[in-house]
Amino acid sequence: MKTTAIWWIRRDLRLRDNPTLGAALKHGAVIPLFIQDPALLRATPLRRRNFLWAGLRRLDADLRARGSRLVVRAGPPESVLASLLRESGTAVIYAEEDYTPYARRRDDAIQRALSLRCVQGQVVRHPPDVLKGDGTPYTVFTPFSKRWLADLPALGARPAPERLPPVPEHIQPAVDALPTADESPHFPAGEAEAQARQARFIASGAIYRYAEQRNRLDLDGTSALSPYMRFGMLGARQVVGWAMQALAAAPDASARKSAQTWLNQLIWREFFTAILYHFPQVHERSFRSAYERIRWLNNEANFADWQRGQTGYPVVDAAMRQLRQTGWMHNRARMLVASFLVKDLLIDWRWGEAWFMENLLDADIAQNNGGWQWTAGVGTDAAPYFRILNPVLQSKRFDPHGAYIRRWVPELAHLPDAVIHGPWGKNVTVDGYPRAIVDHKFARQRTLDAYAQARAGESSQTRRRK
DNA sequence: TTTTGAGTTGTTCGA
DNA sequence: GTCGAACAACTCAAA
Repeated sequence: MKTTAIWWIRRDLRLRDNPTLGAALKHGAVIPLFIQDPALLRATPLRRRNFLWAGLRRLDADLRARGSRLVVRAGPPESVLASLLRESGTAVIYAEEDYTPYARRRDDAIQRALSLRCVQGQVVRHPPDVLKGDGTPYTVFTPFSKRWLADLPALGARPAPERLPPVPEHIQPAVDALPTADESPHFPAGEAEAQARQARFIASGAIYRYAEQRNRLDLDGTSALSPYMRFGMLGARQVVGWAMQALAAAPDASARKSAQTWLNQLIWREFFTAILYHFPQVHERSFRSAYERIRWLNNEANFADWQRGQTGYPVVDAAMRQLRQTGWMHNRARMLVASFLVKDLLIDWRWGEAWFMENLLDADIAQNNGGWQWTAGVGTDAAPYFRILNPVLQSKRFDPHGAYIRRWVPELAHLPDAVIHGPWGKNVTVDGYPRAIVDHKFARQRTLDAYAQARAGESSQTRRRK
């Protein structure tokens, strides 16, 4: 018998590679629904809302081209779903499984009242399916990735459905109910754009140069797919499938290494999703509890300088301005500015984490938290505490001609390559550009001491307990 | 249970 | 200028 199902869209704004839509379609008729959840939108900054609205309009166009359309409602999800179930004579809701703490609380509550079926699809491997031999979760990346690869299920293609069943006329409102979106020129939203970018990354050979070029701030060596994966405009299964194909087709050892490195990044995404799933407390606290004792400086003026890109370290300022202007930052730059905030300014990594959440189009709690804890050296399988990036050395190595700095810090554009990385003594001054707010060598030692003190505090406490 | 090998992305210093 | 060691043990994961 033909029945109707609701496809509740949250972070899966796509028709290809969408197992949730596939499951809903088995019922016959499908109502694609997006809910403007006030609790969630309060925590979503304008830039990310705009990306979402634009993505939903594109999804609506794709649905209409196939005979369906998007329904948009606002309110607490449980009551919106309950009333739509009544209006449409529908019994069942399908949604892609979402692993953030808020999403899990929300979905658990709804499942107690309504028939909500969560379909796994945000990551390739459902976190509880990748465990150690003793049934506990991995906390180290390399063994996790080995297990993840060892019993990886087949990644067959899931094309977009060619036709979709119509949505009954009386189910309203349509997508016009959304606010109008001021779209980013850097990241146009939507599945078609995401597909085009992914195809370009593979076809241009960038994936085969990735191991070297991904670190270069002045080149487009990364795929820049993160905003699209964040909102599911691109499915993780499909991306991993492409990475595996590229790996199999690699022409030589260097290309193979690059494709493997890129695949590893995708596995890191799954690893950090699993870490947040199994250890939700990392949202608030360092995974390594000793480092909860670090005595942060938390100087607010320094923090403001970092946010605005006014630290006097050109590469740090370039990256922070790129973030504010585009909603995205190069991966190497993220490490660099995170290391600078935590280890040069000795500011709590959570301050930086929050600023990234406010500004990144791709902001994802699991990835952002994992990245910050990794760089701060306080997380699972984190960077060793003594790895403190030198912002000048990093700048020279990964932006050798200063092109990245010149692009985002125009007041330095006239400086010659030899001095653009700064910081400078009395011999160079630039109008409107600050002097370095901290001396790296001094700051490095200060951080080594602070971390050592935190560890010493922990071990003496352990001794007292014994 | 014990043992063994290993762990994303660096920097600094001194020989 | 180049190169290797130190940084600090620790904890994980699997045999």
